[in-house]
Amino acid sequence: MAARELAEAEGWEALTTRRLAERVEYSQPVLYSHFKGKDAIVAAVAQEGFTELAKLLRTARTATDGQEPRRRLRAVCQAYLRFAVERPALYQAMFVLPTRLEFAGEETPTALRAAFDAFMEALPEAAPEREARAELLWAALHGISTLSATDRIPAQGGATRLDLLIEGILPRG
Amino acid sequence: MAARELAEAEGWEALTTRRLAERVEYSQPVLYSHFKGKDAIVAAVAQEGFTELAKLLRTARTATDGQEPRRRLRAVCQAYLRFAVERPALYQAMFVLPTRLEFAGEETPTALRAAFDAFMEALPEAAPEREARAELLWAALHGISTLSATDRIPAQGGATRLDLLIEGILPRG
DNA sequence: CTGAAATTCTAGCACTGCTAGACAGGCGGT
DNA sequence: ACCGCCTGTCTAGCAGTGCTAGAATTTCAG
Repeated sequence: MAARELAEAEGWEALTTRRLAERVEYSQPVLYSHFKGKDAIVAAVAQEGFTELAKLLRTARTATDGQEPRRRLRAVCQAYLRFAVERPALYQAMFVLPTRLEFAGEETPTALRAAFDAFMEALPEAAPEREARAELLWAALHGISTLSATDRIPAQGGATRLDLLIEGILPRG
Repeated sequence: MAARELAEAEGWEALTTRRLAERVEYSQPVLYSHFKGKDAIVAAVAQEGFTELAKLLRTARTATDGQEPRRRLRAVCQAYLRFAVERPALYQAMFVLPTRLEFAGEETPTALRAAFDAFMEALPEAAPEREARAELLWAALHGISTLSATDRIPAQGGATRLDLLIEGILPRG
């Protein structure tokens, strides 16, 4: 998808239908025969992002299979944060731009479920409230990602925050 | 500020310079003699939002002064989440729209510092890594707010997530 | 070779943020 | 009273946006 490259290179605000059309060497209206509108284009990019993120999280988890819970959780969290930092445009399309993606409904894309499941599987199987914990973990990582991407939280201290998050999200004991 | 009312009533995408000019019964260019551009307008609204949020957090804290740490923390968190839900446009201006607000620099507005301090004061004074904890708490609440505002996380289960967050963010013991 | 179907294009609409230059009004100084 | 000036406001317009109608072109079956 050319839209993704363009957005990753210059940001979403630089992705206009005209520039994208020029990039793919067609004229503007052909975009609208393939996609319903600009929203559909970013939604398609977001979808790609979810499969990619799901894959990253999954490998982070399987690579630490059998290790102690702290390490496994840390590996998954770091994979998530790295993804957000290295592919900011993709991340935005997935999580901050207004799109109509069913997140918790019937039509939730499988890639999306897979990504969430990877989160849950990073938590000990016996953890109480495992699903809610995974949601909270996701929310915290998302908050860290967006706030630091916009310099609303100091970059310095990221390691400490991650430590605290891992300690806090694991069931006590 | 009329911009705020308009945005709160119809969302930021409905706030155009023309509509705003019509609202204040002036013509478009006078906006540009008061503000440098549209960004400056949303920044001004965001600034208002920070003083309001700081006030809310502060009263939530003082209202629970002397109570047990869990209750104090919960009161502040709930105040934050309520603010995000009840004033979504204001919240967006403060935290998701791209603005040039110094967050952790010299020119950080006092309202902003006040809001953050309110967070920190909601944590026990003796808590280790108090500042990092406050940052993490903020990030988690922000993640919860944005993800549930865009239906990316189920509204159901919010109470459970808040419980887990409070348990997790307080130092163990 | 012809007519229809599909595909791509040109041209344009209504809108956006923003700005240049014209126009008015009130000010003090002569 | 008159002049020049400054301040504030306006009209008109620019370049750009997402999106679409209808013309033009190509493709291909009969």
